[in-house]
Amino acid sequence: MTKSLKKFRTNEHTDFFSKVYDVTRLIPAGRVTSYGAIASFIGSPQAARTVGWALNASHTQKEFVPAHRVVNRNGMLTGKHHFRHPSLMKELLESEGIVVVNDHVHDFKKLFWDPARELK
DNA sequence: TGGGTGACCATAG
DNA sequence: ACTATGGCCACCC
Repeated sequence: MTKSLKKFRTNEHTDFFSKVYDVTRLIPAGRVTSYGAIASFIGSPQAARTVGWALNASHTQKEFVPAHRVVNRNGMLTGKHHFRHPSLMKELLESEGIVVVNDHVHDFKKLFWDPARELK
């Protein structure tokens, strides 16, 4: 068995993955943040793509990870195709009071939750 | 061992 | 206002 497969099976992730999950769990319902903001906060400002990779695997976690609250820097729901159903991300956001128009978070600037500013 | 890929992003031209 | 590029980190051949 490869090392990576073992990690996957045992839910033991790298520091990077764990930090992504930790920060994502702190996003309040009804608010959103971006891949880059999470990457910056955990000390790897240019690893935004890897944040997406981590969220892609977040469903293997025992504790719920609200991955639907993470969008790209323009407020677009670029990750929607990675949910069980493509409309699920939008539905989850709307259930928290967020208005989604054309795969875009309405009032993104106001709803944006920056971990670097909100956590200290 | 090395190259390709990706739920990204800042920068340069 | 575009497009191109380089960087990051994990993963898969």
